[in-house]
Amino acid sequence: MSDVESAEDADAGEDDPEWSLPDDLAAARKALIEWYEADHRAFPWRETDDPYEILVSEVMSQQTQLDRVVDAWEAFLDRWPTTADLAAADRADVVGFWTDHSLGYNNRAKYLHEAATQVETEYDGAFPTDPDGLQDLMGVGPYTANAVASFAFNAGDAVVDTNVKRVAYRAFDVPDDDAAFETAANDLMPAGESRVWNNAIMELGGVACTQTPRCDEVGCPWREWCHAYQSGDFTAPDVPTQPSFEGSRRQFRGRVIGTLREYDELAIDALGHRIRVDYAPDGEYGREWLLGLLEDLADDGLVDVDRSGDEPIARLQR
DNA sequence: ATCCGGAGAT
DNA sequence: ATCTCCGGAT
Repeated sequence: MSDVESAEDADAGEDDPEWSLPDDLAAARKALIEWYEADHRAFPWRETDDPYEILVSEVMSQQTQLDRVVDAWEAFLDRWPTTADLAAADRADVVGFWTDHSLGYNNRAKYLHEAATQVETEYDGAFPTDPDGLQDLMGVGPYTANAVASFAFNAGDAVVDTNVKRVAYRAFDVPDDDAAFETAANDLMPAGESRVWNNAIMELGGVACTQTPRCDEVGCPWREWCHAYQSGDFTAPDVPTQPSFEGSRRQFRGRVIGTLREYDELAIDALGHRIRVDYAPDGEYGREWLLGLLEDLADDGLVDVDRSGDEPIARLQR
C-alpha cells in the first residue's frame, strides 16, 4: 500500500518546492547545537550580551574578516565603551578610527555614531530589543537587527547571511532565492533559541561549509542529512562579481579621507595631486572630477568643501 | 580577483 | 522590487 500523496492534480501544486528540511528536524537541530557547543571559535563578542558591543562587532564584521576584527573591536570599545561615549565623540574621530584600522566603508563609522546618538536621544540609552525596533537604528538592516536581537537578547529571527544561504543551498537544495532562504532559515531555527542557533549555523558556514567544504575535517554534524555531502556536488549560490577596486571611485574616496586626515585642510589642486599622479586641473581627472567626488563625500557627511575663496578647500567634516 | 550588508537610486 | 555602490586586506 504505497502512500500516494493526494493526486497530482489537486492543489496549486506546480510551484511546490523541490527542497525540504529533514524529517527528523529535531535531531538535526540537536546535532548542530551540540557540535557548536562542543567547540567553536572563541571570539570575544561571543562572551557578551551587551547590545552595543554586539552591534559594534556586527558592523565591523560586515566588511572585515573576523580575525582582524578582534583588535579593532577591543580598541573601539576601549575608546568608546558605551553608546553615551560614542554619541559624545566627534564624528571625525570615529571616521579616523575606522580608517586607522582599515575597516572599510567610512559611512559605517558614521552610521554607528548616528545609531549611538539615536539610542541616547530617542531610546533613553536602552537599545530596542526586537528586530523591528533595532532596524530603526541607522545602518541596521535585517541581518544586523536579527543578529543583535539574537546575541544580546536571544530574541531574534533567523539570521540570513551568505554563510546561512550556502548551508541551506547545499544541505537542503533551497533555491538561490531570498524569500526561500528566509523561509528555510526560519523553519530550521528552534523557537526561542536564536542566540545559540544563529551562532551555530553561522559557525557551520564559517568553518565547515566553506567555499571548499571541510565536512570530514571538522566533523560536520549534518553529513547524514546533507544533499551535497551525499551527491558530492558542493556548488554554492552565485555571488555576483564585483568591479575591481584598483582604479575605482571608491579607491579615490579612500585616498581623499586618508589625505585629509594628514592635512587639516587642502586646496583642491593640492589634494588632487596627492590622490592621483595623473591629476591635472583641466584634464579628464581634474577639478571637475574631484569636485564630484568631494560632493559625494560631503553628501555622506564625511567632508566639507569651502567654496568661498577662488580655490575650493576641502577638510574632514567634524 | 574575492569578500559583504545596508542605503540610495531607479 | 531590483541594482549599484562602498573599502582595502587577503
